[in-house]
Amino acid sequence: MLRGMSRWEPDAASRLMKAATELFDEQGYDATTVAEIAERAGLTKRTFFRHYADKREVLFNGSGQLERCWLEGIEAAPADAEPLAAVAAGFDPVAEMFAERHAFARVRSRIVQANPELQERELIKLHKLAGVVKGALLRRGVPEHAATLAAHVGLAVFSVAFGHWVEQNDPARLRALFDESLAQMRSVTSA
Amino acid sequence: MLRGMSRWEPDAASRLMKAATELFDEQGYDATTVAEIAERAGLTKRTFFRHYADKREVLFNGSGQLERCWLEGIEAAPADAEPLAAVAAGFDPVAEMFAERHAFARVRSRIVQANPELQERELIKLHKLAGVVKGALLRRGVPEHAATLAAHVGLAVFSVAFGHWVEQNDPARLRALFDESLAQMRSVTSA
DNA sequence: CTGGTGCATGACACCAAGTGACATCACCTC
DNA sequence: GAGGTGATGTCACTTGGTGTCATGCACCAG
Repeated sequence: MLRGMSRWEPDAASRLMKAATELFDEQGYDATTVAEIAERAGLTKRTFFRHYADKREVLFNGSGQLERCWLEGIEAAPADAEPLAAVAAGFDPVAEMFAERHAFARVRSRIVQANPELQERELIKLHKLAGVVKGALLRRGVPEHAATLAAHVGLAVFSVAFGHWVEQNDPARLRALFDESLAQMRSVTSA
Repeated sequence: MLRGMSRWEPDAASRLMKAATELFDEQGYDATTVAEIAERAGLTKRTFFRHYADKREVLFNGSGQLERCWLEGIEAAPADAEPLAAVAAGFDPVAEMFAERHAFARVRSRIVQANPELQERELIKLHKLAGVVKGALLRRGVPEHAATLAAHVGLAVFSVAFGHWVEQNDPARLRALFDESLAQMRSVTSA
């Protein structure tokens, strides 16, 4: 079933994402139609919407994997770790996951920053991510308010570091940037 | 020019907002078309889009006024106030502004919570609001990172209190809820 | 009073996002 | 080889959103 499907080229979703990213980068998000994306991927508009709920979603497929990575790291943290330390434990697998995607992350970030609709989607994905992180803290026994706060602070740390990472040209530095951003956050909150 | 325009009923924008809110409340956001809204307001679809950039924006007109209120309060704070205290100084005029809009805020909140598109718009408006608050702190001489953090923390305090306010039935309690939420935030961050 | 200008709206055509319904055709199973 | 499954194509349709031109009242100049 996964092998030997000769009727269609494999990995339709990946081809659509690749085609979409290229076109958004070449001519902008607004100027690119779904029909164009599908055509470049050798598919039809209708098939695009079978793989992605809407035109924006093609750029936000990785968010599920980011969630899983982060959760995995939090759950691997020692049971007696402070809430923010547990959140930060998720930075290890997350940095590893992004290590080989620096080039793509740069292009993607440029596309998103250039379009308000995409920024809206980015914000709601991050909001959902904060909710998931909060849930992991609640399961560790962290009280409600502390979990909410730690999750949002952790997300701010992540966002700042990630933003710096895509602006620089050192793919391997993400882990270090997480630590720097976290240290800044600690120094500011302790003041 | 503002008076005596007898050709059209006045306050087209207000009528459109009222019609939209009613229809969204009666039959849901998705099930309501822009043509319906315009018809109930005695206007046409084209005129709706002359007053609001898109269908969602009709529910987010007040955000500019919220910004101005909050800024006004921050700028009225004593020059030596701590960053978070300056942010909290904005809660006074904000609570006053919302005092007579509790009923509308409840309906509006229910509509937004029921629709992901509207939540996206809400999040980006809050994000923009955080940027404005941060700017006010920078003008007070607060350093970059502290301003970013204080703005986001202040926004979290606002969101939590506002969320409780629309769930309860005591329009006058908003100011007290701001204080309670702020106190909780302080106790959590100092732990 | 007359004619011109400005401005909000109406009317109409159009594009693109997104959806529902049905057809197609390779592959798998029995 | 008969039938089921699943991903895709085809087509018609609704709706958000925009460009363009026409309309008609208010206001102003003379």
